[in-house]
Amino acid sequence: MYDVAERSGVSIATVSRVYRNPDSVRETTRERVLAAARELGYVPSGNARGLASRSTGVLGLCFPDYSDPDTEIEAAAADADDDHAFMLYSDQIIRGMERAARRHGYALLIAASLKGGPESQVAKVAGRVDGFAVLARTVPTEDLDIISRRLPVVMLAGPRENDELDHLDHIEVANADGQRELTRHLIEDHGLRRLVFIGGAKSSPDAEARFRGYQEACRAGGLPVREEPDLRTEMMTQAEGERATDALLDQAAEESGDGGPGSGTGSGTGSGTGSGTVPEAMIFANDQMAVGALHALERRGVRVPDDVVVTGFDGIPLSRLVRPALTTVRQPMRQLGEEAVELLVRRLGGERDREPVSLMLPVTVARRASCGCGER
Amino acid sequence: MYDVAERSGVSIATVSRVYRNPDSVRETTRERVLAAARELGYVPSGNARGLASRSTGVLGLCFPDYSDPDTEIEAAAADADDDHAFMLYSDQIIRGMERAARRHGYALLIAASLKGGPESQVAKVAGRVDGFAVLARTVPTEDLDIISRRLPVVMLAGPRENDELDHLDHIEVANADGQRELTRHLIEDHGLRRLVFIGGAKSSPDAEARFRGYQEACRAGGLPVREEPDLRTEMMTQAEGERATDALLDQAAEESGDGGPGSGTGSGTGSGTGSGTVPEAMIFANDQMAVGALHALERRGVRVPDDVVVTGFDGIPLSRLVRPALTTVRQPMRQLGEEAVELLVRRLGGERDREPVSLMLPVTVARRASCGCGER
DNA sequence: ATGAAAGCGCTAACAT
DNA sequence: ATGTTAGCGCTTTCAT
Repeated sequence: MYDVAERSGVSIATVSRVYRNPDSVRETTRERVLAAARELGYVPSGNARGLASRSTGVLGLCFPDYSDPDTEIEAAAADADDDHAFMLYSDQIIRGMERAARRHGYALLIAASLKGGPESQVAKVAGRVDGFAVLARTVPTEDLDIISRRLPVVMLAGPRENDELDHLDHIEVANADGQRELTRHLIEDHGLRRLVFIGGAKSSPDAEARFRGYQEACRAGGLPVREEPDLRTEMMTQAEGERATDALLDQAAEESGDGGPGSGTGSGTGSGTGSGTVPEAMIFANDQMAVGALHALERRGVRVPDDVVVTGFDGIPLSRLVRPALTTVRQPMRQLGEEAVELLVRRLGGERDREPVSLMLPVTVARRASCGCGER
Repeated sequence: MYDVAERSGVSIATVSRVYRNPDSVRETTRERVLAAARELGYVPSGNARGLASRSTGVLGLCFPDYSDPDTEIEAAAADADDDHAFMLYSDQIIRGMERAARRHGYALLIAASLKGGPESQVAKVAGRVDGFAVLARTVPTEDLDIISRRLPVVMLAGPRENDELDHLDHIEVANADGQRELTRHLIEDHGLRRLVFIGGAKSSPDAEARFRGYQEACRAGGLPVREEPDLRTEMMTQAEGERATDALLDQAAEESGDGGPGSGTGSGTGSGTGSGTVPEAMIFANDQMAVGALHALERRGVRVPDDVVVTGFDGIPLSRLVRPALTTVRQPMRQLGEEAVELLVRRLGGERDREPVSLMLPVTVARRASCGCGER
């Protein structure tokens, strides 16, 4: 910058003005400066700028180092063909954020957070942006707590967390509503009564919220309400979904003493909901598991949806591509990203210490073939 | 940082060391510093760091402000459901870059470049990263020229450009190879002889390379070789693909005096390739146009692939979802992103002034229903 | 193992 | 409309 100033016979302040506020510099001067800059190959340093102006013009996103091993494997195998089928949440959120950020003149810095520690990616991101969004449980609570004292942070998907963080803005998705509606559909519209719910770890707030929605629908539909999911998996992966399905069906076969899975509909063999009976519907807390279940069922020769209905949750691209296409609940990930940016921008626009905002985005049920509904 | 230093009774240099090189500080001191940092809510400033150390730990990507109006409209309409179907190139590249960047300890800054001018997004990105990738023809050549004097830039997809930029690293995709192989498949494996090629603007190097591949295949297959595409469109959009299809068929109908499109296969009505004859295959320079063609053909009651074969190029997600699924050439976008990062990292790792590298990534033909091949 | 001091390249008052 | 002058918060020699 000094060189540019010298070469064009002005002061560095003027050079600065040319870039920040061109109109405040006389036309001829501006031309001269720009010319000099060109000749010297001058590129303004964002760092110096940020340092001096205390703002970066960049928003950030931290997301988990997604690694469902199953997905990774399949993704690798199908890489050539189905690349896009494995588009992840984070991709959609990124897209939403980038678009919204651009509208507001921001760029987007993205990083999957690895370890914790002083030199975590989060810290890195936090130090380079004006504000950022975090996918729930991506970042150690304590780090977030510290960081959020310095700049706006919005928490995405996943409920308001560990008390400590209740001063953060926060956007979640209507997990319970979605699962309730989906379950209602199965009970009322399809007349199913023997349902099982396969959940995730107790520590997954999303999975728990979904289970709650399921319970509510059962209650409303006059079905017995279980205290706990019929089965839980740890990681909610495809492999676990497959194992869960096998476990459930094996158990049913043993207890009913009858080898195969039910062949007709609603023959009402047993006591009602619960183990020991072949279920009419297997409700999974996410799509990954449901896809795994589809594999297991196909392997066992159980037809979906004729013999058993299967549903997922999330609306990942893959859910549309599997056969039968998976009935599921779609999360508006892109919108999530956009809303996140809006929230951040608002905070940055002065409303720094307004009450924490909490949004809940509506979801929609996608009725597809795996519950017996049409193609769409 | 000064506060942290004071509070923990050390100098700022030591605080700095704690974050950059923890092992060079005595355990007890380190603990003390970290504790103070925690209490004060200290977050290191990436800007100051970058300024002092002359490196950011961030790589960048500039991509076009994609806006095929058609796609946008459809995307908006289908937003709720098919979000992911409209995943774009840039999304895949982003994903590839992010993953690779992470492996190397970098974060990724992304921005769609809008206008030019001193305050373009490019300049902004350039000022905040150690190196970056640009999607071809996203950024004014001159800007790139200047910027690339300061930091490594790699150009993605699209051939080595306007002379000026031949000092840039550069990764392209085997457009000609892909189109040649696809065309060969139609000629040799399907025995088609009356082909038409619908290209893009002369100024699109990709479209031109594809046409070249097409010509080569025609020559190899003993078909007449045209000097120019049978038709060109400006933007290669769906709407244009639709119009092109209508134009082509109307013209054929007129000249042959026979209303409908050919009903059988290879009845060899006319002179060979060329206007005035209903083509056996319509080869589009990209998927967008081919999808538009599918619409037009359906509207006109022309069956694909029975009456006419249609092919695209790119392998966008949508190409799989349309019916019939589109035979096309898949570009390895994700790999493109990964390679870009590798190139940048290599440059940053000392090899600053090695010869410009030029990679060409192989593509693969996806034989799907629209050419009469199986589901896949 | 720690401290002192000199910038890194820019912006933002404040002058002129 | 342009110039002067302090920093912005850190890294980095070089000492100790």
